[in-house]
Amino acid sequence: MKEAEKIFKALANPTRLKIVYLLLSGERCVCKIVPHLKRTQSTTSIQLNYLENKGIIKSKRDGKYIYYMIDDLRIQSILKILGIKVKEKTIKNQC
Amino acid sequence: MKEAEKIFKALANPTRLKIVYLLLSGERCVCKIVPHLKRTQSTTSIQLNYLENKGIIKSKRDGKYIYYMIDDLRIQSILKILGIKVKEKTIKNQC
DNA sequence: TTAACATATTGGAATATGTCAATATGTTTA
DNA sequence: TAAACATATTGACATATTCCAATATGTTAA
Repeated sequence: MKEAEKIFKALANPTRLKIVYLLLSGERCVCKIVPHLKRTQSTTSIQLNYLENKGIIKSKRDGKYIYYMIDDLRIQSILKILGIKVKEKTIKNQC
Repeated sequence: MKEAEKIFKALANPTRLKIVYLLLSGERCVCKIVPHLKRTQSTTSIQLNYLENKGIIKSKRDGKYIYYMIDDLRIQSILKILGIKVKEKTIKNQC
C-alpha cells in the first residue's frame, strides 16, 4: 500500500511524468531530457533524483554524461493501461 | 497525459488510496468507510467528493445513505500490477 | 592544470494540499 | 413537523510541493 502510494506520488507531477514518458522509449542523457521539459536544468535534475530515489528510474555515468533509464518495469504496464504508449524507439542516444 | 496525471494524483494520497482499496471489494456506504480511515467524517467526505469529481468513483443515494463504488475500472488493473489485491468480496452492504 | 561543459545541490518564494472543527443540508422517523 | 441521523460544505491552519536562481561538484579537453 505504501509502495503503491510511492509510485503514484512519483507519477503525479507533470515534470516527472514526462521524464518517465521520455524514458519509456529508451535511455537518455540529461542533456536530452532537459530541452523536452519546460523546466530549468536544476528542476530537471531534482526530479530525476527524486525518481531515482524512489526506484522508478536508474542512472549510469558515461564520461561527463549521465544516462537515465526506467528501473521499475511495472511503470510501462501501468501507463499502457492509461492509454500512454511509447512513441518511437530511440536507436542510439548520443549527446 | 493529463488524464494519467489526474489518476496518479487521485491515488497519491493515503486516505484516497485506502478509500479506493475498500471499494475494490464492492460498494460501501459512507458510514462503513469512515471507520476504516483514521480521519474525520468531514475529511472522508471531502476525499470521496474529490475521487468522484475525477471520475474514479461514483455514488448512488438510497434513502439517507449514500453508497460509493469504483467507476473507473482501470484502477483495479493498475493496483493489481502493484500487488494490491481485493481481500474478500462483500456480500451485502447494510448500514 | 585550467577552462569548459554536464549535472547536482542549496535556499527561498509561491502555491497547493490535507486535515479538522464547526456548521449546513438532506432524509427519515417519531 | 420536530428530532435524529447521514453526509456535505466552509474557513482556517499547518505542512508539503514545485520551481527557479545561484552556486557547487565532477569530468573532460585544451
